[in-house]
Amino acid sequence: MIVRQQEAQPMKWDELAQEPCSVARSLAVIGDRWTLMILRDAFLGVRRFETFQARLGISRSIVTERLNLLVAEGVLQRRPYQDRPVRHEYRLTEKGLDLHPVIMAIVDWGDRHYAGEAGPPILRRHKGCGCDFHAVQVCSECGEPVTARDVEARPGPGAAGLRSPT
Amino acid sequence: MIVRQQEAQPMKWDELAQEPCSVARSLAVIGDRWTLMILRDAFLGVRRFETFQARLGISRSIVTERLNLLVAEGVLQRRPYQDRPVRHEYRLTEKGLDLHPVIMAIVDWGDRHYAGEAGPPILRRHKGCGCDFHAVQVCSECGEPVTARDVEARPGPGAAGLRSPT
DNA sequence: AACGTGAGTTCGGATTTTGAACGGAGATCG
DNA sequence: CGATCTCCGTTCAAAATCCGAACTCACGTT
Repeated sequence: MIVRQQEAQPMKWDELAQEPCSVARSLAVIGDRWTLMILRDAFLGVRRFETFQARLGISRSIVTERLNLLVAEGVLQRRPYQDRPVRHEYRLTEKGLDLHPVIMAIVDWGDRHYAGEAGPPILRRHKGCGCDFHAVQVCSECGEPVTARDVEARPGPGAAGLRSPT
Repeated sequence: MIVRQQEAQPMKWDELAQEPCSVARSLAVIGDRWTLMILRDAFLGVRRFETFQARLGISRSIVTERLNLLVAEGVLQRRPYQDRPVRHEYRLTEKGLDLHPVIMAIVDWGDRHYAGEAGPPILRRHKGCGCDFHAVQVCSECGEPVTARDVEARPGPGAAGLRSPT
């Protein structure tokens, strides 16, 4: 793959990825200020460099860097959508699509706490049932909704060197 | 008059909060590199300045800044847990607890794509049913699991000035 | 008195981000 | 044919942020 990255970048993030914590490891990839915004747009169907850049209004170099990182991590796939002038588009891979719950959870929190009087800026319809909906998180085992208070965490098998929270 | 052609304004972080987008508005609060790590710890029961700082290993000033922001946004509540040397603790508010799905979605993605052979670093038990579980996102209306492909987005009531994705 | 602790604050240097300009390959216009 | 336009980047200096380390303060402990 060899995505020319500035490897001389001892970014704190490298260490994040080593942490025995799924949050840390995920954030090493998507925890950037703009990366989640890019993903938001990707889930809305944006595919082109120019569109990402124009919609976010950020520096082109940042867009380049973030897209490259996401491609390197297998979240986006870069592929030509035309030759002649060869142009590429950035599409979500399966791994990228798996991030949908993250975006939806963020959307839901924003809708709940920051939507103005008018209501949420975007409505989402579930094709399955045809209704406008919001995301609800449930337990994979019993199907009941899960809140923070319903959860008990403890070290798991991959917990080498995990620091106790207390 | 609908003239909303992006004047390519820089969109600083503070301006993010003004965007007609729940993702942007949420990220203006929690979209920072370390803020989500702080929240992760908060959900694991961390309450004290020193503990956050030690676990994250980041600059004290950053911890101060992030905690203050989260308090200002009503995600954390700062309150004394002793006088004499007056000491404070930071606790999740209801609004903060509402972020649980965000953390869980991130955990889930990390568990799925970055857990090593050993398995996830942390296991979570659902007190309701007693099982180890992972978070699943379902439609609030029909209760069926939702994936990215099942969703159709369109402008909602609070969509003033929303840029079309295309 | 000497030392330890929790919770910050300050400060100078290291990173990041940004705006603006530049490049290049093909397409389109006149 | 030359000029201009589009898309997708890259480069570079300046500005904004971030960071580590040291410092402060107000207690407690020995």
